[in-house]
Amino acid sequence: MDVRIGKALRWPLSADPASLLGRLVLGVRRRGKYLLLDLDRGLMLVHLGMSGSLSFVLRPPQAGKHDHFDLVTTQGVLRLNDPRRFGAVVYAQGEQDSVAQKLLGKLGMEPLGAGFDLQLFQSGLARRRAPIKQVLLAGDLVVGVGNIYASEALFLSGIRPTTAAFKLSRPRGRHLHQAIRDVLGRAVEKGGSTLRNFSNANGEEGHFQLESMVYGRAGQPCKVCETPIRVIRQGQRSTFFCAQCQKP
DNA sequence: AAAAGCCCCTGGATGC
DNA sequence: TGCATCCAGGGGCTTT
Repeated sequence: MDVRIGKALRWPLSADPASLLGRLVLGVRRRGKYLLLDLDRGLMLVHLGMSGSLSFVLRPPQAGKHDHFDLVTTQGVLRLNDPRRFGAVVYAQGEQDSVAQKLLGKLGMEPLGAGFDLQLFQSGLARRRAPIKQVLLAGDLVVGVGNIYASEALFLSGIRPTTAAFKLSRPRGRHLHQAIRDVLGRAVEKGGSTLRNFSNANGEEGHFQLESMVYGRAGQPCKVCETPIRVIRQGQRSTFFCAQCQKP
């Protein structure tokens, strides 16, 4: 592979691109919202931030304004486009490398798959005094629950986003655990949520937002009880909820 | 140790 | 049409 870099992303690559020339990509994994490319020596961590997208360009046109990174492989050129530049491409010698640890070291459980242990989730909640919405977003208990799906999972489990995590009863914690799996599983099926112009590598939009119960629906009637959906700010992010269906 | 705020950056929507 | 303001799928860092 060969690496070509345009305007800086969130962090420096932390390696000389020339030193990566000829390196082999042996496999691809995911951890939280990080994409991990395993190389024959070291690995690359890729994050799309809020506005990033990756796509293969077969005969690469001239890099556009927001094309920041090309990974040139024998299978084609993988190009990262990211208008907002919150994304990242970082090289690390290995997973124990400090640069990798800094980004991956405190990540919580993967919500899909067998590793999402209910007991660990419950005990994690019991240790946090912060509002449950922010505990979900923080990513050190469970990963992958972003701003849209945090609101949605809390609606599905009938929990008010402002409720302190440790105050949730065991049954409510269990419902939330299940709701996270349900919401994320469903979102993956639907190809994610397209707000503004998100699309996948094939240019296809997601459709989850069409069935969103609360996210982006401020002032509109709750789909269950018709109470107007409310929006509040938590940690500089919008939170949507139904005050009737979601109890403190 | 945990929680709360701040900030990175660009572009689109809205309001005057 | 122009300009100011606000808001946005994330998350690391610094300060309380």
